[in-house]
Amino acid sequence: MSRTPRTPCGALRIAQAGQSVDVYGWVHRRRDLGGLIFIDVRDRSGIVQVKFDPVHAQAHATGGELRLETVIHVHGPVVQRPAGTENKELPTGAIEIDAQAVDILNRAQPPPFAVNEDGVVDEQLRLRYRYLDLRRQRMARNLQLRHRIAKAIRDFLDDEGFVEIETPVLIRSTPEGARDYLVPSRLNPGHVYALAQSPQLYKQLLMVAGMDRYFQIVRCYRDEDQRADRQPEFTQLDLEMSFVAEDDVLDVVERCFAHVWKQVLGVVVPTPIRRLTHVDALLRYGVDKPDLRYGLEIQELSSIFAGTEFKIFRQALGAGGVVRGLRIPRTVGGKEIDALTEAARADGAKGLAFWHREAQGWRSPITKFFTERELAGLEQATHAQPGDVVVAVADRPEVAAAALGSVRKAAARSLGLIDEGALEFVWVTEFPLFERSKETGEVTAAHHPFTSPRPEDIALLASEPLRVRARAYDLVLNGTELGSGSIRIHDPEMQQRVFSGLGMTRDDAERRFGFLLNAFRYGAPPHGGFAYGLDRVVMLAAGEQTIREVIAFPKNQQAEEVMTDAPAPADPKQLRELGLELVRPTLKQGR
RNA sequence: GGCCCCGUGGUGUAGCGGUCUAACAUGCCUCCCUGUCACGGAGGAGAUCGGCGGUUCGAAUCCGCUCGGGGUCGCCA
Repeated sequence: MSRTPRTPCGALRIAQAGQSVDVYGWVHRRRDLGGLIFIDVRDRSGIVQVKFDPVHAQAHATGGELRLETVIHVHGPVVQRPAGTENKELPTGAIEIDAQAVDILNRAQPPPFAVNEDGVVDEQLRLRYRYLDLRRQRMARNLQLRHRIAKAIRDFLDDEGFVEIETPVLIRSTPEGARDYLVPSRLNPGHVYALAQSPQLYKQLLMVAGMDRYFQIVRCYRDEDQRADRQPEFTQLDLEMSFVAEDDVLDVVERCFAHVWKQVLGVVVPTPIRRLTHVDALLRYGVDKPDLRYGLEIQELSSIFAGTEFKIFRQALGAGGVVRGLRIPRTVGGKEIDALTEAARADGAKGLAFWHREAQGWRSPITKFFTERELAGLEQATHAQPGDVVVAVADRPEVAAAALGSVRKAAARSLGLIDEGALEFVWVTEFPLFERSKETGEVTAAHHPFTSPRPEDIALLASEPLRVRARAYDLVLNGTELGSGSIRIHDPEMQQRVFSGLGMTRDDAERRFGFLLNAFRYGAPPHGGFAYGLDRVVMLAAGEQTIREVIAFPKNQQAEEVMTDAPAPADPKQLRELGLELVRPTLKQGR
């Protein structure tokens, strides 16, 4: 048979009519009419119809043997389809290949699930036969989308003068942050590497090295429990820049996003992306990653109820708490109020006050406890119209914020206020530098310990560390945190002060981060950067619900790769070589 | 570790105390069919309902435990 170059199936158009071509691919579908046989041949570029006419007896006989997913090579001319038989659903629908010869390159067993459609299939089964799953149109599209996004990022950053530099995956373990994956060192018995959770320190050292503008599309490893948007190994777009302040980093990142969305999806992301301080985000939306596809802003009502007789509000305010509420521009029934109350309770609120705004005034079980003045104030603050409902929480500021944040989200969902097609990016800036750990009560870094405090708050470092704001920022899309970054510390003394704010002694700091402090002593430029989860971004761009749908070979919730059955029991010989011994060699039961 | 959801021929579903010796679609096998495109038509094979135990005269259907999968909270500096 001929050896002309391979033609991608999906590329054939009417313009190629008359040319002889060779296509290679999988049998996607067969329609055997008895005489004529039609076979759709698929490769990753698309589908083309091949006609087997009894005139070409040899080819026709082979065509009759073909089964789904058989790998074939077809040779023949591209011909225009007879008038009226074109398929307008297919890009290649105006033509077909008139098979003069066909090779069966490999026969296929019937697949365990339909490869030629995108219907729902048990995910375990899909993962076990991932190579078949990836043949399906949706997955092939997702992987190619991912490639195009990564390429758009690289093109953009290259144009902006960034250099992609690889950093080590096997690194020193640091106890902060997520649990590390450990890798024992054969040459250093008893010593371990950790798989990098992020290239953070290396990229800062690249700035000290004068690389100026660095980026990397990099695999990161975190040994934590899995979620729809969390895998043990995931990919970050990581970047760092020297001689910059917040605006410079935000500008590059948002233009990069705009470029990617334009290039890949043809969608315009308006820039500059709006910004919100962390304090405002909590006050107005109750969360640090607000979904701005809908309104329902939270309002501060404390001053209105400053002198209230209503015991619940009075007690909350007396204890230093706040009263905040939000107006729901709809009549909400008792059942829905119950659901909202449940949402508020889940975040620690004791309850949810509510008032129905009617033509004649307010109606609520608690109206009688309020003065005319208070109710007038409520009306003025919320601009409630007849038919609206106003809900409120009285509690400590953080509880009120969280509870109303959840109420806001639940109300938007149940009332259908979310515009699913909208893309609402927002920067959340001025995060706190430190936070108090919920379980241990210790002061920990809110972002990471290399984040610079805001200059005007430096004086508070020793006295009121929790009030210090950081030069840190998050990028949020539709209520999902895409990534975060900060302007870093580049001064060894400042770095020491932040370490000591975290309870580290000078010796601790020198022992664990001496290399960084040392580097800063040799002329470190001011620098800052950003990183975001590429898997999540691709997931959102693809309209998928989990990042597993945009990863070729993902792991399941137990962090297993079910196709190759990893992880596998440790080989005693390997353990011996590493100087390791299992304390409790309990092995999971085989499947 | 907690909570929630799911588990019926290869695949996707229906059935939710007796008429289920389990239905439908698709896939698979055989035959017919020369313009189909989720081709069409005729016929056939294929599941004891994840597993174990219990309730009941009777269980795919109810209950308990268990295994497997997923979601989520904790966790993810």
